[in-house]
Amino acid sequence: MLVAVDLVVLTVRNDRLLILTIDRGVDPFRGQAALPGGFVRPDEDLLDAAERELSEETGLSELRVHLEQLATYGHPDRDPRRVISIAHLALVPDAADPTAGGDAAAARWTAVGDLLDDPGRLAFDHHRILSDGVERARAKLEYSPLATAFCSEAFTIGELRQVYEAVWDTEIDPRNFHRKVSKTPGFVVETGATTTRQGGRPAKLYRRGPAELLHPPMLRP
Amino acid sequence: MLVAVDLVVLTVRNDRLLILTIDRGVDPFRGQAALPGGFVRPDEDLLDAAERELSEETGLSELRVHLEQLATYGHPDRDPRRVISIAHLALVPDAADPTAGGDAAAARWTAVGDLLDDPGRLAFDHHRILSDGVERARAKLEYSPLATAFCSEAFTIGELRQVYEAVWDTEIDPRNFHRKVSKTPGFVVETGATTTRQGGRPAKLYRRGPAELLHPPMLRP
DNA sequence: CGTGTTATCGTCAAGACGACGATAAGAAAG
DNA sequence: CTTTCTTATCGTCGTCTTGACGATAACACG
Repeated sequence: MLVAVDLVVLTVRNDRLLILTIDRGVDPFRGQAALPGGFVRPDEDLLDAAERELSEETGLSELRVHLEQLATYGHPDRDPRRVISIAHLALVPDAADPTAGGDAAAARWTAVGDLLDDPGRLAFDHHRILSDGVERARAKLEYSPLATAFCSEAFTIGELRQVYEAVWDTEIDPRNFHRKVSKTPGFVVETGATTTRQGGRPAKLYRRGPAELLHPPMLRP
Repeated sequence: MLVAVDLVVLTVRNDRLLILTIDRGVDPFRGQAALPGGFVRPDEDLLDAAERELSEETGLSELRVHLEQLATYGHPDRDPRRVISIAHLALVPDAADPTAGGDAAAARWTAVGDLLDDPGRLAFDHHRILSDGVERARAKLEYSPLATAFCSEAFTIGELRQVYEAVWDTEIDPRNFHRKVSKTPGFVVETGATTTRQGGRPAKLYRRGPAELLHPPMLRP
């Protein structure tokens, strides 16, 4: 049985949640859009394989990418070659555009909303994997500080709020959000600096705090 | 690369969280305790394979078992034969004792606490898998009605509370728990019957309600 | 210097929570 | 039959959190 890893790579740009897709350069599904991924090497750990494929097929190899295992898909009919795939979820800050490589003919950011609305656009069972990955990301923003993975090293609370709004596709009251984030222990810590890059009154800059879990969690409306 | 499924099968009996372990009947680790599991057949879905192994190795094949995928373990050194394992989590009501079969020389319930305290007792990386499975179960009791999977079809709120206490290893105030459960929409519905099997005043019997997620969630102390 | 924009701090009422008192309804003991 | 014991169920109270929203602060721009 063949073993592969696939990647759901998400970022937030201009208040929209984007996912990285490639155009397949090989059969099956040659030419069709798909998630980046590839086979696991015999002496490779799964997470290492995911990291390698991310770097090979998309050129993204930042230090600041959050990578975790998502789920494994093994239905006998999901791939004519009988491949089981361990899908991974990657969250990256809004950074440079990807560059195709490996078995990928092209690599680009696509709006998640558009892909979710069109189940036939992605090859294999990748629509299902995408949908599971987005749901995982939405859920994790509730009880973990992972939203910071979409931000640059230092960020304002307003920028963090825009991440939540993009991923959850909702509007959040800026005042209540500010209160909640600053009162949740360990979520963010002040850097001391301020910025005006959002316009308006200068905002304090924060970086991610030490907390791994948020108590109490952020609540999706 | 070989592909297997392993199972973390949990139940609650006498206010303790128990896990199903087998004694391995074949090499490697012959004679040592391990999680039940086995290889996935070429034309089999992963969840089907987990269900089959549960039935083959332990004789548990109830309709009322909750089964979900947990995570996949693929470190190159985890098994000398280079096996990756898709671990599954099964929650079953306190029912008949298991009967060994397949590659298992014996099957029995073991206290989870004892196994967690002794990392060397289980074969392979099964201690890690067990620990991940227990943590998943603990987390899911917070935001899902899955605690009902440990109860019989009809249960009292007191019995449900004992499940929470066993899985979380805490004490919960019966009055606040009663208020919380009965006020969370869709968690439980009355059957109309009552029972005195817990002693004391007769308690109303409930069955699981339609909710898939609990809003607001139960909170671990 | 006004105006627009975002940040940050308060206020207030509604709801949820933890601690715990009180009553109810059965079984078992005397 | 009465007392006692046990568990179930309902209520109260003070505290904390939340959502809705007012008010002020501090910058850029024309």
